[in-house]
Amino acid sequence: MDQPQERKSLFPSDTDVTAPAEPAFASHRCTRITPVLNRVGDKWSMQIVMALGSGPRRFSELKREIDGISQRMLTLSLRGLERDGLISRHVTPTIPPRVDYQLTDLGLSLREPVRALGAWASEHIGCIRAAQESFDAREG
Amino acid sequence: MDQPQERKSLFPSDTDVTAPAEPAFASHRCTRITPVLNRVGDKWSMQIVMALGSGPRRFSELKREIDGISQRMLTLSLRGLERDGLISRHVTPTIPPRVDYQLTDLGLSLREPVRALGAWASEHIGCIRAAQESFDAREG
DNA sequence: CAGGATCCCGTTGGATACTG
DNA sequence: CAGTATCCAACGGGATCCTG
Repeated sequence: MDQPQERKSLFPSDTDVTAPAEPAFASHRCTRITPVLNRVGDKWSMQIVMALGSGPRRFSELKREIDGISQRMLTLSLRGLERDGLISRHVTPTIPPRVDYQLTDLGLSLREPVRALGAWASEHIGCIRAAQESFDAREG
Repeated sequence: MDQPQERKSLFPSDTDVTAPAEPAFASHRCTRITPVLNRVGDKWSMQIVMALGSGPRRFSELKREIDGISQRMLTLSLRGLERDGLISRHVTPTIPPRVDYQLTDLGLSLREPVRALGAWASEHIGCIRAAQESFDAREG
């Protein structure tokens, strides 16, 4: 696959990185990465990414594995992930057709931070639940 | 207040990733942490968390700082974050009233994985954009 | 100032039926 | 099998007005 222009730098120091020690999350910068957070926070996308983490899957395999996802949302999520370059789609034009999905290098690299987030969630889910119950009790 | 122990490591390889090729994101496990991912992927919550990362803020300060958020969504997001135990709310019953929000220890601990995710997004945003344009070109 | 209460519209997403 | 198309209900979220 051709790259008309290579990525300029891993850390975009070109424009507005004027801040000394980084907010890195200031509003104006955030607009750039908010779509990414949206995809991560998407109800299904990260489950798909993590499912594909252990190898390619067919459409129906994913549908069975993820449990609760509708074929519509699976299709839409896969399209979105493909559009973002996180997964690739391989069609085998047999009858019946066979389509396999797998993570791209980009998708693979996303697993690490997402896993970190998942680990955080697992570690603190008890704390969160407790806070929620306490809050709900206070408010009635 | 809640976590006397320091964070063990940025990449928690210890906890529950014990399974050999285990997803750690399997559906049954995912139902527990999906709400957390939802909060992270929320349009505003992480911007609020990151804004509060550099110190407490008043309601109107947050509103001005985040830019684009409506007072309704700011209120709702703050309530959600408070309910999850990520931020605390301090009312000074003066006239006019003053309300300050700040991260709890739990909220502070969330910044790390979110920052990692933000870093990933910053690093790969160019690649993603390229993939999107390529995809859109292919599909028409 | 901080936020509650409404209204209202665009999007999300499930269920179902159909197709190559 | 791997989708596409359609309908429709639920939710998200902005704009506006009101209050302690």
